[in-house]
Amino acid sequence: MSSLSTQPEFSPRQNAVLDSALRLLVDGGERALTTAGVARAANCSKESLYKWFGDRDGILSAMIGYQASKVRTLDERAETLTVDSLRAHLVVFARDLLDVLSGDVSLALNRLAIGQASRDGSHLGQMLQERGRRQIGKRAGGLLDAGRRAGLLRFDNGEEAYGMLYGLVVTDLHLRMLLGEDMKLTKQDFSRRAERAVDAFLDLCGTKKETAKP
Amino acid sequence: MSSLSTQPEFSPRQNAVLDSALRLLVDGGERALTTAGVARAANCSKESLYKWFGDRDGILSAMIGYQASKVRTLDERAETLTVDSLRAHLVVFARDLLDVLSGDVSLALNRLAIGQASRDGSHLGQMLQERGRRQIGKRAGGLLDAGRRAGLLRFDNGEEAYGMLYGLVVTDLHLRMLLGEDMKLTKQDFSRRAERAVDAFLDLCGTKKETAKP
DNA sequence: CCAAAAAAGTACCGTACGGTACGGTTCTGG
DNA sequence: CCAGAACCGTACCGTACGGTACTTTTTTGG
Repeated sequence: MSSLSTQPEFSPRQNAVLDSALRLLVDGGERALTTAGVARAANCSKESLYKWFGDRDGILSAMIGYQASKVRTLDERAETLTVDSLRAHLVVFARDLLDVLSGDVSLALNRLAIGQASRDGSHLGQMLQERGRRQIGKRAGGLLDAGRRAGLLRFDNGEEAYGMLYGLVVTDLHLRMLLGEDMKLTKQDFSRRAERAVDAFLDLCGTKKETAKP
Repeated sequence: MSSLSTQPEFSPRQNAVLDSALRLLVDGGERALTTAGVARAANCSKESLYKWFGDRDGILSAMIGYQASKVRTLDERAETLTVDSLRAHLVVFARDLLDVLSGDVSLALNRLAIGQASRDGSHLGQMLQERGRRQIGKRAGGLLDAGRRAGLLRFDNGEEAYGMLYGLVVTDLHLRMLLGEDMKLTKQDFSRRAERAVDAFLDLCGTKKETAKP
């Protein structure tokens, strides 16, 4: 496929079209994402769509690739970690994770990929997985490894440790959001949730007790 | 709506039709779930479908309700809990949870509801949530409360404790399965995963150390 | 055994959508 | 300034699907 690192991706005009398509998907669901609709919303012709992206599935793939290219996860700066700064970094990560997962575009794209998961090859799910989770998982992995190297964390398997952190932070929130549950109230609670989850994670994998929490 | 407790639900014939529809959905995705297809698979007429279920959405709702009515979660028997028996019960629960979430029908229905989540009211997600999570969450809640009453568990909020257990057990497995990731290898690991998750949960919320684990 | 109700089978209708074709318009490069 | 390419707008085609109508068969109940 076309998953090599450095890639021209798409032209600015095509990116603008993909933006329109994402907008359309976010506030209309997959049913609103018709080729005619995308063409109308982006002021381009259907013929151009098919020339650029091949077919409808090509448009969907391009949307996922484009969105992933926009959300670049910053590399955590290597730093002398203390118990408290590690906790702070983990809390920020957890908070960011919740913000990303609850974002309009993320939810819409996940719904789209899940809806297509039953069809044939449908690499959309795999794409979302590779481009999304791998990326943010790498950020977490770096943080966890740094913590372990600093003697602040203790775990055998990095993947498993990341799984614990992820589970404690997200629980079933992602699924409930994907199912359409109203999350206005829960979103106000993301910071507290992130802190509690990180505290629990440190209880499990931390080597030292962090400073007293209220 | 029609969510009162004691309800005749549907006739045996209609349940058979819903079975066919579920089968169709499982191995064809939503696109295979056409009214004509359901009628053909169930040897009934489209007219009967519309008389019984109103419209296509009515069929979808009925499918969820029917499936939920089949998966009755057994009430955990009240018993004198020891540290080890509590752990054993929790492991069984965790294992059951993984089995349910990874089931063909569960995945297909969740994909269906998620796909419809963007459309208008679309109570499908809410239905799945009410009928599914509430049910299994109640079983876990009973178990956790019993553990607390026996002085074996310590937590402030039952919902939060259940969230921890759920997160540790499931992590992002559910999403990955919904996205279509191949889970053949992971499924063989469910038992070990359940045990590790329960051990972590007991580290967090348990009051006593369970007997040594290998 | 028979009439009435229910359901099966089929044919039909309107619409929506993916994909293509084509004439007119704008952009580009020499 | 001009030729050619890229692109827009629109019209068109085939198909698939949700929903309805109608005829024939099966079931039901007295």
